[in-house]
Amino acid sequence: KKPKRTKEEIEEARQLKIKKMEEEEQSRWRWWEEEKYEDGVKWRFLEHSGPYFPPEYQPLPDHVNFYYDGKKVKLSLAAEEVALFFAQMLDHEYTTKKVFRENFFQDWRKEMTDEERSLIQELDKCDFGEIHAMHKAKVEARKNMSKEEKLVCNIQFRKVLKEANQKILDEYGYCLLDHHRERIGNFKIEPPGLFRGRGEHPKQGKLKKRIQPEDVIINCSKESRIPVPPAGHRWKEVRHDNTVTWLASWTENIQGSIKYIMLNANSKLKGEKDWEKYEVARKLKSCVDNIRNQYLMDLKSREMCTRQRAVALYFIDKVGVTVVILKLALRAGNEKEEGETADTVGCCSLRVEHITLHDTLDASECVVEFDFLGKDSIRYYNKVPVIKKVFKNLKLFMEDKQPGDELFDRLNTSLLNKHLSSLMPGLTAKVFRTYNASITLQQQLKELTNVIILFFFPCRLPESDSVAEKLLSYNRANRAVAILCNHQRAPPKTFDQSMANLQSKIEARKEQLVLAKSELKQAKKEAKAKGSADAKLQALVVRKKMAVKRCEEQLLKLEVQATDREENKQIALGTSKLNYLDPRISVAWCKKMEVPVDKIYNKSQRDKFAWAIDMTEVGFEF
DNA sequence: ACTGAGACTTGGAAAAATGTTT
DNA sequence: AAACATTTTTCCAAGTCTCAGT
Repeated sequence: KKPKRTKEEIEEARQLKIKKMEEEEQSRWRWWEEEKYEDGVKWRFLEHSGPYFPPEYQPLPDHVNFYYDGKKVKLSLAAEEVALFFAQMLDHEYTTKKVFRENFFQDWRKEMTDEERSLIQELDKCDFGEIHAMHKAKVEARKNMSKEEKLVCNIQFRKVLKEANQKILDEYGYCLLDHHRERIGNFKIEPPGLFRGRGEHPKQGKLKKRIQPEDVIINCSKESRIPVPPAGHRWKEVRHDNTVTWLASWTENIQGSIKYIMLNANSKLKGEKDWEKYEVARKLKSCVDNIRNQYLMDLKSREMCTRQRAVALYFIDKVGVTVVILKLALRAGNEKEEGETADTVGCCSLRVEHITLHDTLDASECVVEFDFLGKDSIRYYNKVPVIKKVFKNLKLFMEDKQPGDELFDRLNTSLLNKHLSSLMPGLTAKVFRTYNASITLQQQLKELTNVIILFFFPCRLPESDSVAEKLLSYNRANRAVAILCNHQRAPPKTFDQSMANLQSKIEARKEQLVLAKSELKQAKKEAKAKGSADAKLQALVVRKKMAVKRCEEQLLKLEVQATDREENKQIALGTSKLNYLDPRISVAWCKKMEVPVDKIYNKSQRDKFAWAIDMTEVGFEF
């Protein structure tokens, strides 16, 4: 009786979902069909509720204590809050790092009362054990919520929690922009905590302070309902600037940089800009040959800075396409303030120590070996053969320099970009990344899907049963781009396990296939023996045939999945998919290959790329 | 020409949600 | 429904690039 009802419920829920999606599609703002606003104007009307502030600090219960040098110490509220930040992270490697500990301790002491400060002199004598244990218990309790009590009250509790979150989302998660309700990307003010930079960040462990309404600037229409600050507070400022896209901003205390509250990726403001970005990249396609010829000429320039610019461009653009894709696609590499951030570089900020020149290496001539930390302290390691002129120039640039000296001492991103924008309006260094990523996807899709059709299924039309292979090709093309852009990830912790699981699934499927095949044989034999008149047995044969076919399909699907996962071990596809690949290439491919778009893009990705999904024809060429 | 503030895109990790198996 | 695996969303740091002021 019970499962029947749930089945119906599931069906009902599905119907509701479909209906909701249709409604959503109906109400979607098709901004791409509208006329663009005059230059610089981002909106005409903007109304929102202001940011959502994190909850106030809740003091520790009496039985949870902090100890200094073995003695129980009751901390002031401010000091206790910061102590909790540290205690919460105790399981993390950060808290063992010297820089982290020193920064934390220094900032913590600033929050202490004079009395506390004179008592608490050494971090090593601090015992956060009880606070840490409490925090862990809390996390555990949240995780086990469904485990411990099977009772309704728990489910209700969760429902209440969910509803509360929904209410916050409804209230603060949306804004009204030119008569359309748009989702806000990050409507919550970042809660206080300890700063965790990436890589060897000199400021790791410092206290990220709590943001007050008095720190926040609100941006909205003059004639809109002005957001009300939390009781007893006021905004730093309310302004009405329709040349910017942010709704609220504040200055963060670690780097002194400004943080913004902006719209979701599926909004008009973000979408239009994204579209524009790909249009600029397509424009580059039409003049990239000229630009390449130009910088190849510039390699021989009498001016040193022109030569450096040419070599840098060569690094940013490409190194050449051989059997394997060999492109560089370095980032621009702005200069950074020393000691303020982790030591990372991009093209223009490369130092002599980051490259090694090899006259010959592995049967190739003029090989440049790159080894440096790029954005987010991700290592970039690559050995690339370059043309002779580039190689000679590099030797020249490195003459009489120390490892720590700049490779391009006459060049910076501003000079480079100024030159680029003179070659084509809107052209900057990063456009090359977008262009090379998108054009590579298009080429790879062409090549890889041809391989499938021509070699593996020469007599099979692209049917639904080969969707899995098509998707593998797509992912491989996507992967080629991710490798090009050096989008790496740490292998998932469960990688080996999940790979083994998949393998055993494959084994099981193989056995099942053998069984199904022998059953089919048996059925055929019996049918033959009884003669073709026996309809029942004929039907059985057909059924068994189907079973074998289904089994084969499923096996293939699993094997494809295994290949895909293995190849993806250390590669992150998300960033390129979301930021570098013109979605119209993917949509056109889906149409051509008869693959549903939702196999490529999930819900939020489809929302983000709604403009592309709507406007792209099969024949789209990047 | 140089500098710093400002605005906006890009990035991987971690948390949360969802799906699948036991 | 627990346990586990996988996908999606959230988080917020770290880049790029423009522009105003000197």
